[in-house]
Amino acid sequence: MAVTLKEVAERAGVSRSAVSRTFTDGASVSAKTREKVEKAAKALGYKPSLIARSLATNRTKLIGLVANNFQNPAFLDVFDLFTSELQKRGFRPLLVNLSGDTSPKKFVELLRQYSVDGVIVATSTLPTSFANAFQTAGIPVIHTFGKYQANANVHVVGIDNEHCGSMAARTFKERGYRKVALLGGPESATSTKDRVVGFLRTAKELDLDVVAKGFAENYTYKAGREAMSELLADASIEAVFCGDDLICMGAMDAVRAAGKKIPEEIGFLGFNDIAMAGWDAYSLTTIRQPIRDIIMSSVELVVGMVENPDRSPEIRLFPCTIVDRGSLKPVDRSGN
Amino acid sequence: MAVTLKEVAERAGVSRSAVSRTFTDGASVSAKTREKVEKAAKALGYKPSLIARSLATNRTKLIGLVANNFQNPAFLDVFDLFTSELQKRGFRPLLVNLSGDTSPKKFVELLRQYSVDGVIVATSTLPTSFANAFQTAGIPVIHTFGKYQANANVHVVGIDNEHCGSMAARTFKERGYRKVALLGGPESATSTKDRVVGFLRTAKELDLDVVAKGFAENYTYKAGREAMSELLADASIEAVFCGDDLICMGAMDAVRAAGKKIPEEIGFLGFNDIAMAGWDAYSLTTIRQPIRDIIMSSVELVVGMVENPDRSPEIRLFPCTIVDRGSLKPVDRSGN
DNA sequence: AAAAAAATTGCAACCGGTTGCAAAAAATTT
DNA sequence: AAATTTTTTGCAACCGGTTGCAATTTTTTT
Repeated sequence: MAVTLKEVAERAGVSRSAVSRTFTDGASVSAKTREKVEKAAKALGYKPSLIARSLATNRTKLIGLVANNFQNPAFLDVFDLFTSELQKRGFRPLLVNLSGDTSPKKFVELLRQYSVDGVIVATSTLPTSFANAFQTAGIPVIHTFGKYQANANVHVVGIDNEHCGSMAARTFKERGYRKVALLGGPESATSTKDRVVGFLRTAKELDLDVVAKGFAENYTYKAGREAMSELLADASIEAVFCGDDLICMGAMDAVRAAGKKIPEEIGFLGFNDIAMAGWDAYSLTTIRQPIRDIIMSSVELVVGMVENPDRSPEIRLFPCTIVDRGSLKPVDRSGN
Repeated sequence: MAVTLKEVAERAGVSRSAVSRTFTDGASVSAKTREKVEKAAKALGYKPSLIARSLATNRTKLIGLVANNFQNPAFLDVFDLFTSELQKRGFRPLLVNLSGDTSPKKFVELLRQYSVDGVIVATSTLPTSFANAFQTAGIPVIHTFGKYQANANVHVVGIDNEHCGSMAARTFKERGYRKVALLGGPESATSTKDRVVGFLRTAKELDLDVVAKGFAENYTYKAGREAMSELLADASIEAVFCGDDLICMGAMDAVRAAGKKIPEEIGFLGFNDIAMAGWDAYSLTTIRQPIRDIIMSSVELVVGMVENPDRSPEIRLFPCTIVDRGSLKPVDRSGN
């Protein structure tokens, strides 16, 4: 069906190696030969088969993108950036949907079979061991949105979740909230755990009163709404730190349905800064995770690892920032 | 590095063919040989290389997923379903991001080089010619969300956009709206064009007055908000049919900002039924596109084509339904 | 113009599987 | 038990490229 190297070689009157070399950069071919080959190739419409090349070179230019959160709008950016950035560099993303199944074994095997050049595990909820399994199997891996660990043996690109939790507490303090609550994502998610730790620690330091703690079942509007309804039993809550914007929006609607005003009667602080956070109906003040930076950096890193597989594991943490909209009172200047 | 067929063969004391055959279903191997091979394979941790297999069989089990709308939440479902359905059937999605570049040539070449077994072009905005280019190049292709054409030479799975436009007009009539407006997506999108045709035709038949027509620059909240602000110059608009939920939500907020009540003073009808349409703050009445059915069907069809490449082109159209929430007045029973 | 150095070329083996074919082994029929 | 049929097996060629090496050609140096 497709035109092969051999046919081009015959037409150009050169050896197969010559053809191969004109299509491999860095290889030694004279201008004359190159020209002959290129002419023949163009005439026949030849393009080298990446499959055959992969077999010979043991490089596929395929990067596995493993994710388990296909329903969060935050991932739209992730998919968009990952694909376009990889594309720019001549790599291609092979998508793997991890819904539910969190045992790495099956997926390590799968990606090995496809001989991907590297893997990006994009999830904040799985433990470090997941990404580690790829490392152990000899597959270059980046844990994007992963947990920061001092003794990491795997590349991590993301944020400092504990610090973000802390930031949330400080923000509440600044705005004059005293009785605060926490509405996290699923309690098993590592990112949630870390944020809770940071939040509680700093809340204590700043003398905030954490009057309620809840965890949404998953990262959805609905789960947020439900979890907040329960939390509302405690009428003293002045502000809520949510582990995700989606959850937060659900929570806000639960509160509004109960007839309370945001931010006067109850304030909200979200996490992620998805597009909807900027919509008028929510105007959510939230902690922005710099997804673009994180993805660009991850792609750069994974491509770098393909070239040099034993780079020592790097931690790349990006700062989060508060995006101030309308769901929290302004900073309290009363000196309180 | 990785264990190869040869090593397994040696360990099991059989020929390479025997090993290959135990890993190819339908091949002839005796129980005894199979057992020996499986034992050796397990001991060595052998998994056949899909790259090598692809080269030999000329099948890759890779399906290209070409999309140009990575920022619309409707695509979260698309990605989720595509990946999980393909995965279930032992295929894998190779993602291609088409942002901006709409000339098929480059992408046809790309996917040919990767020898994908088939391609799903998931876009409602590109003309039929795009998907056709793959067909011409001999790559099995499905145009998902594509335009229905009687003389199609490419498989199409989607909805009847013209009919949906018509449905919108009928809905307005039923609810007692007379002076209606249209707020489409980009005017160049084929889906928009079709919906406009259907909407205008039926509006005329039903004696509705189409008092304004606008087109958002792209499928975003912001573009919807801006386009609606302009439309608002015409104060007589009673209801707006939007070409996309995102655009619609932007439009609703423009209207609210102008101090008008929804649905009493102005009604909205969206398109797609993304998750956010169900959020309290919008409670959008919208035309639901059965994305799940469309994707499942597309995957089934593309996998079918891999097995039998010259199935004749099929059109699969799914019905859209009105999801009634709070952005339109209830059906007018006054007999008007 | 001859000698030395550098660049280009083709040969042939290899990457890790599959598969048609003929020989060998096992199962069935007579 | 011999003859026939069916099943299993290994050989060897092939899929479409890459690459080390030695031979050849070109360029540079003397």
